[in-house]
Amino acid sequence: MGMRPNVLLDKCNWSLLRIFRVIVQEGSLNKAAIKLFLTQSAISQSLKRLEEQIGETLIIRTGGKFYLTATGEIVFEASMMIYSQLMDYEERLNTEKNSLSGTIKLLVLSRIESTRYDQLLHDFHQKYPLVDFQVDVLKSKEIQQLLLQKIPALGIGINQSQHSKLKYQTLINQKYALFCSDKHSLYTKMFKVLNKLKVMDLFLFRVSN
DNA sequence: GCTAGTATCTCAATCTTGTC
DNA sequence: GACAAGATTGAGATACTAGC
Repeated sequence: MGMRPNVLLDKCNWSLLRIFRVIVQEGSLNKAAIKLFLTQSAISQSLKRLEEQIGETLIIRTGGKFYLTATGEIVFEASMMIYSQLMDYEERLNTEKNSLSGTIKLLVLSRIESTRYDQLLHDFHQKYPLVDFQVDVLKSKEIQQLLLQKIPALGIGINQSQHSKLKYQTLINQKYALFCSDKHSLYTKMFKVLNKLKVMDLFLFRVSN
């Protein structure tokens, strides 16, 4: 008396079991073909190959009637368990992929007020909740120097000149204005030509150095 | 790199069954 | 019996793999 070979372990491939699972779930070769984007012929041949490998009929097809044999029930149960296990692994793999963690050093100017900036930080945190930001407030020139030393991953500053080794992207368009007191001769005056201002006594500050 | 074998697919023809 | 829907079969194409 010979032992029954391990047909499921040794001979079956996942592709055939997968097709078989869909056939049973859909209750029709035709519907399975539509679901799997294959032809009816391919489905029929796959089922035939699976039955040949197992050595037994799995599905009784007599016209409109469609039902599983005892062996078919067992194979279907096996295919569902394998499918469930693979789905679990798939989920774990996706979780691993999204579990980026660590700390990003972010160098910024003081008083950045921008909905885009806020949204950027918010979206990043939603996507990578395990990533922390270490935010340091510095001058633009210092930010650029540290970026060139590859210390932070990201810097936000004001740059009048761009360095060839850094990549720049506009984050915010800010407006600057002149302010003067009501005692000043410029108060309420409108200027269209900035050159006129250069000859006057003004308090100036440099924003990027 | 070439060749043979295998697996899997599509296409077209044919068969089977149910419905009118 | 005619027709439609679903299933099967055979031929051929393509992709992959192992052996040389």
